[in-house]
Amino acid sequence: MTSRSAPPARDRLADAALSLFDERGYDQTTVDDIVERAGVGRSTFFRYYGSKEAVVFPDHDGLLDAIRARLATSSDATALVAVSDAVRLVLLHYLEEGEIARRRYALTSKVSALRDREIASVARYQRLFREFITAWMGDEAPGAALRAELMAAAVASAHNHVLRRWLRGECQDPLAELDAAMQEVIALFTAPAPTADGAGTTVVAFQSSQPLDALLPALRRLLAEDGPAK
Amino acid sequence: MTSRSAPPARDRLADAALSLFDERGYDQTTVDDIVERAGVGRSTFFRYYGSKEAVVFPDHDGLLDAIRARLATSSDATALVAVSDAVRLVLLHYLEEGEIARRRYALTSKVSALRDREIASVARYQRLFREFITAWMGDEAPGAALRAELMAAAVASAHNHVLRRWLRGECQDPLAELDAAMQEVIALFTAPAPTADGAGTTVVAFQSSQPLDALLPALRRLLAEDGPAK
DNA sequence: CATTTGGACGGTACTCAGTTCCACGCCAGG
DNA sequence: CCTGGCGTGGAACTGAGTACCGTCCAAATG
Repeated sequence: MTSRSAPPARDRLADAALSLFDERGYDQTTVDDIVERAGVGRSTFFRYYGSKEAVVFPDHDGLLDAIRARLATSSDATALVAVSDAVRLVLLHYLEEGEIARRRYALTSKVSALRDREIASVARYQRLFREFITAWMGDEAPGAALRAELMAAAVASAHNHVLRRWLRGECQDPLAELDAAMQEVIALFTAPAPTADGAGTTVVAFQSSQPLDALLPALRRLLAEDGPAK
Repeated sequence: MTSRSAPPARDRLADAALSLFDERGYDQTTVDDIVERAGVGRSTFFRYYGSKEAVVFPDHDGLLDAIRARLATSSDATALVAVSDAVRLVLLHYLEEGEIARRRYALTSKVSALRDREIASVARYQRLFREFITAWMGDEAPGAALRAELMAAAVASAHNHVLRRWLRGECQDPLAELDAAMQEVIALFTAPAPTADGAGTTVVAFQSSQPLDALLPALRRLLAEDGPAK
């Protein structure tokens, strides 16, 4: 209505909000300020964004659904690998946002309310991971639930670590770093196969007539499978 | 003023709030309702509790300080052990609260705003752990930061796992379970000795003319030493 | 005893986020 | 022409949180 060639009201609201947050800070910006700059009515703001915070975090819910879908159709050998793969979706989403993601990071670094909200979002991913892993390995053994919890936390943390490095510009190839980090996470949980009594460490020794190089691919495959490791 | 033998206003407010939350639910209870039942003025409520949510989470800040102090004076062999020890303070705090902690758990399970706030609190503990671990092992090697992140997340998750089990009454000796969980966490990170270059999982393949049985004793001796394994 | 001072409390008025409801304009298709 | 959706604007309301001030009480001080 106000100007007919302008981009859709939703985008104007986001632009107005982010620029005002940059100029005056988040707390010093009221919703009235935002709608005034965007040239729309106050109702319109809350129609598009459920809250003032939601302008900053537009689509966590959609991403959560995408991950759920990915996990549902995933046919990976182990739950941890499937989750490590699914979490790439999250990183990819941020990478596609590009500069927007960095502006948001600058905001969340300053405003604790926004930081808390982002942490809550991450916790939802982590919860989804945990539920998936728990479902994957029935809750047979005691300690399975704890293990699932640890795995989900590790995947989420490793992702956040790489994401923050990229957001701070300390990282040239975030996807490669994510893969490396996930390798480390998987190695964490596949290596020692902790026995019930605690001090773990299963060792498999074997003899082969083939050179080391010929054995490596098979070794990798074995390590990736791991499984119950009773 | 209203009644002179009553317990201090702060406690009356907490009681009134929690009972009203139980009766009508959190969202359906206004601060006016609370102060009316407590028989105090509205200003008094916000004097004691900075927000409506804060009635439910009284002393996370104090606990955070206690942990900081504990970590500062800790002279443990490794950072992970020190953190695993410090996190006992958190669990002990909840255990001392007893029934109050369970009422809070029932609330946070229903009200997402409260759940989010609790998650944010936990994230602060985790951040403190991460900073401590990072400081302990200088940031020499690349991958050290990730490792610190994973350790902190593992400790926090293991604690939360045990805490939730106790809150749900699935647990008779929570401190013992916490110790066991921390053992598992420590085992996770001490076993495989990840190499400096990132991709973890060192595999040693060798060929020997001797039968497997002859090699086992030597293998055991090697594994018992383990140590740095650079 | 009178006065002062400081702290705890109550009350009022305000800002702002978020909700609800309604009214208006615009653009189909009948 | 009008009719029924649909996006929008606007007004009024609730409730959390803040700022400020007045009051009461009690202990300290003369």
